[in-house]
Amino acid sequence: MATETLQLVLPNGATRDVAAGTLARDVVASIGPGLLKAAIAVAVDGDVQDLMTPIRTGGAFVVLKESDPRSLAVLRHSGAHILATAVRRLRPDARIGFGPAIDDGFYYDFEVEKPFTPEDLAAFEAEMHKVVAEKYPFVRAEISRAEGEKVFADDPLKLERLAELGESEVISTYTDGPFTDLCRGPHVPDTSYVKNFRLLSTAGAYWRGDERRQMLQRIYATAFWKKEDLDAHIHRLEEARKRDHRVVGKQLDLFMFHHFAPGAAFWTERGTFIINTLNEYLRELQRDGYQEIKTPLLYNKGLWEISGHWGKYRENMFLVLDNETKEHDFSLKPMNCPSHYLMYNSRKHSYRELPLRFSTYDVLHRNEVSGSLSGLTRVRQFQQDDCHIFLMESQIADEVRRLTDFILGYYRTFGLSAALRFATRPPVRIGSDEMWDRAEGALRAALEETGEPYELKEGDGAFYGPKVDFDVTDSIGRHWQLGTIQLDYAAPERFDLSYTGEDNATHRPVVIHRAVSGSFERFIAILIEHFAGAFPVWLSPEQVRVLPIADDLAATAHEVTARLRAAGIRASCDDRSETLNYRIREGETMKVPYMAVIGKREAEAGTLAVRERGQGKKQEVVAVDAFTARVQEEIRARALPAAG
RNA sequence: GCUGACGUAGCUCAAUUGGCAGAGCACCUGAUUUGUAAUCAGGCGGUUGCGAGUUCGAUUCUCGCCGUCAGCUCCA
Repeated sequence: MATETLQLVLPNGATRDVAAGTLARDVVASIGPGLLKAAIAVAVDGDVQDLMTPIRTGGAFVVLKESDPRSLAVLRHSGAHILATAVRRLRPDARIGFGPAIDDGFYYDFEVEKPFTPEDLAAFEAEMHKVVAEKYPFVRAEISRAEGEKVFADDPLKLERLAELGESEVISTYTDGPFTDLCRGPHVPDTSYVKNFRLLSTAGAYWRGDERRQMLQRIYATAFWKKEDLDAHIHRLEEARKRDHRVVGKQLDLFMFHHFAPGAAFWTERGTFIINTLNEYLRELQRDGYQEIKTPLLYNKGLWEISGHWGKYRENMFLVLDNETKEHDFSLKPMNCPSHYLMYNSRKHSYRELPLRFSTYDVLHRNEVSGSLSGLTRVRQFQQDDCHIFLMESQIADEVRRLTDFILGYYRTFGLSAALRFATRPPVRIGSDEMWDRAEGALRAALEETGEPYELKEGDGAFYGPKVDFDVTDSIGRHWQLGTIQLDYAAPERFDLSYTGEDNATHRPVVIHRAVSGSFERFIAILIEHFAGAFPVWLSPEQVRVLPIADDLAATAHEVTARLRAAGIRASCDDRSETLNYRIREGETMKVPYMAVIGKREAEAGTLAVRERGQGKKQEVVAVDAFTARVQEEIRARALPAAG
């Protein structure tokens, strides 16, 4: 059989001709023996392969060293194999599922009679260290289907995967010491490369993510090239834990939960202030051009039959028993849109009124499955900053540009940056291709006009229209999908929405669904973690805490507190006969932005010794009026806290 | 919903093989009058999530229910 010759192009532009089937390792060695030592894997034409894999295509040839981010996934994938190696040694009965590298590490799924315990995890980790020390090479073998069926005869999950592989696909296995896995790679050369890892948690996971299939036991872990990186990652996890809104929310006394109302928050006075303040800000931004409305919370199923919720969404709706009919004919609303359509349809509309914008902050209920509830981020009762816009197709571009500016501006107030995602027609959809062409064209034009970069998500739109999603990054690098702008061509049909045009004929409007922060609940959770509880002054439930040094200054302190409050500042006075240190500590713990200390000197001079949150002893003595003006200005400007 | 772990004072956590349920903080009282991150002393506080069962005896063991947490997309 004649051997084909492939041309590889090195990063420096040099070319190298190699026979097809040459191992990547040999090519790397031929470039330089030193390079082979540092090489983890290679990228051939952008495709990451390991050194044990024969080269089958030509193209750009890049040697990946530790420094290349792509090599980390290779390390982690090998880590998964080492984990399986260790588990198989200690629990020979464990059948293996999949073990991929994921964003922050890797996992491996096992089918076992008895689930793993934390003690098991510790034992597996210790065993993994042995496997690493034994320095088994990862040996790649390409085998026939029949051989594969023999090798994995006792691993039904692997056989299932094997059976799915296409006729033309190369079937490969990787063996490290005693363990062989059906795997396409790539892997590091031997187990000793995986030095810095940690097993993190165990959890159930459905085989193939399908709830109808059996549940496997998944072990989550992570691995890094350098110990420092691993330590830093563990540290980050701890930091995130410290910022956890459930912990901080309790510490700052913002909200609580009770088992009598699962998935629904109780807001304290302080938390309620935050909701109201965000709400006021949104109202201010929507003072012009929006109509705030309120619609009922409870509806007869007739509405949901028109909207389609009764058929598709009933599982997630709270149904209410009707005492007369003894039927669950009523439901709490899970979304605002249908009720807004009823409002729209309550009278005739002229083209002159469009775009007509209905905004609302009504409470919604969705019966999420119990296992999905989590603090404020996944709840059953919440308030959206919702808006439905009725407009002519010709107005879409303008409106989307306006909404995009609005949403991004809102995020900017909190120091949040957002990435835009433009989602186009999905395979299953309603409407003609011409309609989609127009809708997507208008959205794209609007996005281009904003000058914001956006990512194109082909086929990710809703069945009723294309959309733009806003993906927000917080201060510790986490991502949240918050805002959305969705075009809807289906609802106007279902609800027979219309307006009278300039031509005196009846026309169909388009609906835009818009949310800015998703829900107050989730947004506040994000803000708590984003700011680590240290809210900007305008959002702080307690903006100034006045501290008299001794009892005889309490009267003055109360007077100053009253002046601050009269100036619209949320000030309180802590005149308890505790030591100053004690009271300052509590103020810092509660993340109060300013503490104003009044001693004899300040009382006589009409000043305050102002201590800024997080700034320690660095204090500043200022006149009461000057301080008042400064805080007022910070509130007015919605200033962000100084970095650090 | 499913798998696993967990549920002890308002909060954070203890309680050897089943043997009288504890501490710190918070709260209350008193003393202290404080100059920038915890003053001292005393006191109050619990049907150990709920309900069954096993046992002489259950916070501890078993079962059911409720709730919380991790996870259930990242494709050999």
